[in-house]
Amino acid sequence: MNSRFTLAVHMLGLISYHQTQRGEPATSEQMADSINTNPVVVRRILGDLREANLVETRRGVGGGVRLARKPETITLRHVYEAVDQDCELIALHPNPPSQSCMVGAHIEGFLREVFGEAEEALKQRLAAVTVADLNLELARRSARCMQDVGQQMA
Amino acid sequence: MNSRFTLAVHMLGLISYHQTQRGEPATSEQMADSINTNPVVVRRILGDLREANLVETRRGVGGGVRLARKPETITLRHVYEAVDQDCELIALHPNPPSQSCMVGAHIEGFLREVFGEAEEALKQRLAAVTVADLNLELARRSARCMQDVGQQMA
DNA sequence: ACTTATGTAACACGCGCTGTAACAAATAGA
DNA sequence: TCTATTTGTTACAGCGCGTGTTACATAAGT
Repeated sequence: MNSRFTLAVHMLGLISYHQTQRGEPATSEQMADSINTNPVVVRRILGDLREANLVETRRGVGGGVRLARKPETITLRHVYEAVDQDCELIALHPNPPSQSCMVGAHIEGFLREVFGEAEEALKQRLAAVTVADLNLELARRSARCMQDVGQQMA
Repeated sequence: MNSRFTLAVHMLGLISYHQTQRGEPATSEQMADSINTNPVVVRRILGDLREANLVETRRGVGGGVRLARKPETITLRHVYEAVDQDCELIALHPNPPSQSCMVGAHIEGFLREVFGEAEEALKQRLAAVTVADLNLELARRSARCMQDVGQQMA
C-alpha cells in the first residue's frame, strides 16, 4: 500500500496535538513541514479525511484543520478506510489466468475470498488503536527519550 | 504487495495437482501457460520456493517441479514468507519526518510496531489455509461450475 | 551429441506514486 | 473593497519498481 495511510495518521496526530495543546487548527504547511513533503500532498489526503467526516477544514486567515470528532472515537481503521482506494493489499494476477485449466479457472475467486478474510483480520487490529492512543503513546515515547538524553548527560 | 505471492500459490496448486492426479512433475512452461506469463517469471518464484524447502526441482528430460512436503503441511503463510522480500505491506514515510517535531520524531517507531502487529494478524489468517485445502476447494468450485453449465443446458 | 528443462543475468517497457507548479475559491481583517 | 492567508483542484514531470522478454549457461536423460 502507498504511504497515504501513514501520512494520514501522522496528520491526525498533528491536528489532535495542535488542537489539544494549543487550541488552534493546524495548517497544511505546518503539517507538510513535519511530514517533510509538499503542502499539496497533505491537502490531497485531507480531502479524503474530510469526506469521511474525520476532520473539518476552513480556508482563509486563521483557517486550517480541526478534528471533526473526539480523538477517542477515531480508530486507525477509520483512517485506513478513509484513504483506501480499493487497491487490494495483496495483488492478484497481473494477467488473467488460463480459463481452460482447472486451477487457473477458479483460483482467482478463491484467493479473493482468502485475501479478503486476511485483510479483515488486519483491519480488526487497526480498529483497536485510536488517535487518542496515538497521542498518548507519542507523549510517552517523547518523555522516555528525554529521560534517556538526561542519563547520557549525567 | 506484488503478485509474486498470488503466482506462488497458483504454482503450488498446479504442482500439487500434477503430482497427485497424474504422478508427474510440472514444468515451468506448463505453469506459465496456466498463469499466462513467461516461464522465466515462474522460475524466479520457483527459486524462492526451493530455498524455503517447499518444492524440489530437477533439470533435464522428465524434469520439473515436485512438492518437497505433503500438501497438508504447506500453509499459505509458508508461501507468503517464502516469497516475501521484506517489503512492508503498509508503506511508511516516503521521506524521513522532521525530528524536531514531537509527532514526527516518534511516529515512525510507533507505526512500525502497530503495522507489525496488524500484519501478524493477517499472516495468522493465511496460516489456516493449506495447499491441500486449496486443491480441495478448487475441485469443489470446478464441480459446481460443471453443475451450473448442466443446468443452463437443460 | 542432442534434446529437454532449469538457473540466471541483463534490459526494455509501462504504470503508479510522489513531488511541484499554477491557478481558482473562500475567508478574515484593514 | 482590497489584500493577505489558506484551502481546493488540476496538470504534469520524474522516477522507482514490477513485469515481461531475450540470451545464454548448466544439468540431466536418451
